Amino acid sequence: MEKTDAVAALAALAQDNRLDVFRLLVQAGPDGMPAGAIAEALDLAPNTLTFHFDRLRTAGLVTVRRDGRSMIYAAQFETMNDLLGFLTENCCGGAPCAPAAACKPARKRAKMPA
Amino acid sequence: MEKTDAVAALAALAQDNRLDVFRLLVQAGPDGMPAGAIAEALDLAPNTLTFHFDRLRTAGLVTVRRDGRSMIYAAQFETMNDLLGFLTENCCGGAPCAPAAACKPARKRAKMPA
DNA sequence: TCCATATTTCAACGAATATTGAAATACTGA
DNA sequence: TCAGTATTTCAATATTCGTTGAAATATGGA
Repeated sequence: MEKTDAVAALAALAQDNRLDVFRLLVQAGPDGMPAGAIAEALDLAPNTLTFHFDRLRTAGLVTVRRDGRSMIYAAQFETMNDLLGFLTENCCGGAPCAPAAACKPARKRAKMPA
Repeated sequence: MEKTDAVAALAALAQDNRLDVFRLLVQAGPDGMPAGAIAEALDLAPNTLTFHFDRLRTAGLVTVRRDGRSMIYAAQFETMNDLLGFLTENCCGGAPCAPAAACKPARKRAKMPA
């Protein structure tokens, strides 16, 4: 991960509502949640939410897909893990450190067609 | 870790120069580095650097101690690890996920006097 | 086609942020 | 005490950010 990407991801997460959204999606897992459900869960205006989704998406932290009238947002776990790795990179100059991190969602729970 | 603290830490890291400073300190390990050395390494004006140190310190990401005329800044690994944990908390709703993270500096490398 | 639902786009506003330059403070050694 | 080094404080400025309100777009069903 490049520094630019890391700053973008950190900036995207460095805001109350966006952090809430992202954590909700992390907990929701790879299947994601429709925008409306998130708006209700967090009590946010739909346009405000769109604004925040855009930032998260630009930072590569979430993805969207359409399902009927709903937009389904899902966390991008790979980016999150890259970010965690970037922060701890070469910790203590390579000295004895328990490194790394990872939240690896159980590789697609067979919800998507083929 | 509280959400407020997480946002503060993320905001502190979400800036080019501060991210550089923090990573430099993470790599420097628990002994830290004098402000002057950091200023030189990253080519930053001393007053600008002070401003950024303040933010990192307020967020609990670094500590300072004086050593003669120098101020020695060091990364606060515990806060970093708490932050990583907070982001991955209850990942995928508790489903099969390799959780957590940690960069645990080898508990003081006996550089400080007794 | 017409209506309702779900979400996005656009313009505007106040608040917060990063950098700068000049001056102040704290410590060291002569 | 005096000069010099290391770092911090203060005020000013331009830029970016988050929220709101009104209007637009896209989808699904009658």
